Amino acid sequence: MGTASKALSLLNYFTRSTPKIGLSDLARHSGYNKATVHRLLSELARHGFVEQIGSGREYRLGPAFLRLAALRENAVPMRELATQTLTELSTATGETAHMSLLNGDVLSSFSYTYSTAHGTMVMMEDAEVLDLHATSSGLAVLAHSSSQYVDDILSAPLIKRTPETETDPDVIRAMLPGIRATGVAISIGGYEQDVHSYAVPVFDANSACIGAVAVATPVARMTDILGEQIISELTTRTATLTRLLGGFPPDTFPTFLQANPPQIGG
Amino acid sequence: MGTASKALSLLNYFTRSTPKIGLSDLARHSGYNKATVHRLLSELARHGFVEQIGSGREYRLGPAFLRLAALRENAVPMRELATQTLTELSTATGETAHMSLLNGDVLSSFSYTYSTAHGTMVMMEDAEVLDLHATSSGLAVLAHSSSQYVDDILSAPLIKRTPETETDPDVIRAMLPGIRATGVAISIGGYEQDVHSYAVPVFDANSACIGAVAVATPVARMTDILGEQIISELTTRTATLTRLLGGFPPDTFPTFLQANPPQIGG
DNA sequence: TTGTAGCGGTTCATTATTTGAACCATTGGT
DNA sequence: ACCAATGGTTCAAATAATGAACCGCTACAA
Repeated sequence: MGTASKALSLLNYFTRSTPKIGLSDLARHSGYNKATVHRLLSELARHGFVEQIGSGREYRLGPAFLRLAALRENAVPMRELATQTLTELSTATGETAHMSLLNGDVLSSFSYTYSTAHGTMVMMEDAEVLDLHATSSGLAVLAHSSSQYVDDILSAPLIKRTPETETDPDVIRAMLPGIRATGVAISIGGYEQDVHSYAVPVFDANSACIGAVAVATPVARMTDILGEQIISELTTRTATLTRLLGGFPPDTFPTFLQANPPQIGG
Repeated sequence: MGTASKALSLLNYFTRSTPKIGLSDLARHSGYNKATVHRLLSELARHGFVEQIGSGREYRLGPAFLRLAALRENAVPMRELATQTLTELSTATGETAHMSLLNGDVLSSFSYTYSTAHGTMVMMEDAEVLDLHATSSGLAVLAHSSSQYVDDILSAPLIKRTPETETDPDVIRAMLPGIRATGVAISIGGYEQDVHSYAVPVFDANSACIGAVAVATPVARMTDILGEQIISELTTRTATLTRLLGGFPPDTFPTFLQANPPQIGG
């Protein structure tokens, strides 16, 4: 692994629940030498990617991300388009809709919308990291990724989030062709108990899978009829979103789920 | 310079006006070998910090920044506090207020608010990079930075933005003690013609200067009375903002401009 | 008070990675 | 058909990263 990758991978240890990390802690978790981590953190700090809190205390993410996120959003106004689609989706289904994006090996929550139709609702967290093996979004992504990538992910230890979480790599691998064929991934209580969710993939201009859109409901509310309605709304609206983002489904993606292409000629 | 720093410095070439850059272009601008740039970009891409547009085409900033910016804002809700102060400031002065933050060597626009008091107004751009030598904010930051840092900045070529831009390092260096003494930096048409601005520094918990708050007016509207009013509002409100952000002015900062400390004891 | 275990940070000989000139294969313009 | 770009690759030589052991410091406990 290159040195730059090591530095960047340190950033993955900062999460919503662990916003501040000490040098020794980070060395322990990452497995790198303390001196190495210190040097990498110093370089990250020089560019504003991390900053130290007191004098000689813990580190946290720096202000540079605000600047670069603004530039990214200026170049690719994804959030705007995504949120619009999600709003329609949660309104139409009466349930929570969310979109996740793949950042390297990490799938994270990007945007979500709630419906006011019911008293109970599946709640989401901003920038939350979603397990690829334990969420419907993760499975949708895996089903449309290279077998090389799938191997990488499934060869790492798979966390058992709930008693229902499937952690056997072979069982998960066996699920993927079915997901590819139907275009829809399902997870029932695999990530959080009592949460049922359907997810479909989103593709970029190279037909690479860049994330997923999902609708999540409390398991108690799920019925065959609701499920069919959700799948219908989810597949058509997400196909449109993919096109709005400038993406194209790959040839392997079920054609009956693709958005109508603009008529050329005619 | 470390390898990680080289990778991170590549990100600085992506701007609002140059959101997409090719491999050779980036190699030329950065001065690194094309093979080096290619390897660094590949590592950045692996983590979602950049992405390629077509197949074998230009690069742009990746989606990872959206995730990390959300985590940063969650850990340090700066934007919220800053925008509140800026709103008060532009309301009180009837002019444009803005805050900039230092990301390594780069000072960039972070947040800004307009007033509706006049028909003409100084406009700002999100995430715009501000020259340290040619803006009031930049001078305020330089005046409260280490002489080592000032030397680094002033030894690089200084761009002449307007006929009024001062580009002589010695002249700029000579301005800094005065800015330190008064606590306020001024720029008249040095960055954009017909723009007059006052700026004061913002400090972090280590009393390091992390950016500046400024009020910008069309030169035609500036008077002694307006100037005094702006300086008064700017200094008191920014001192309060520094404290809200958990920062402290250094001992060298004029005490008459500091926010009242909370009374300890009795 | 003293002892100890942790912290962030530093050193420097050893080691592994980065580097870059020259090289492809493609693309776009003349 | 040509030329001059482009993005991408190779491999010996040069350089930077590494990590065990070491500081000085703080916090807590005996």
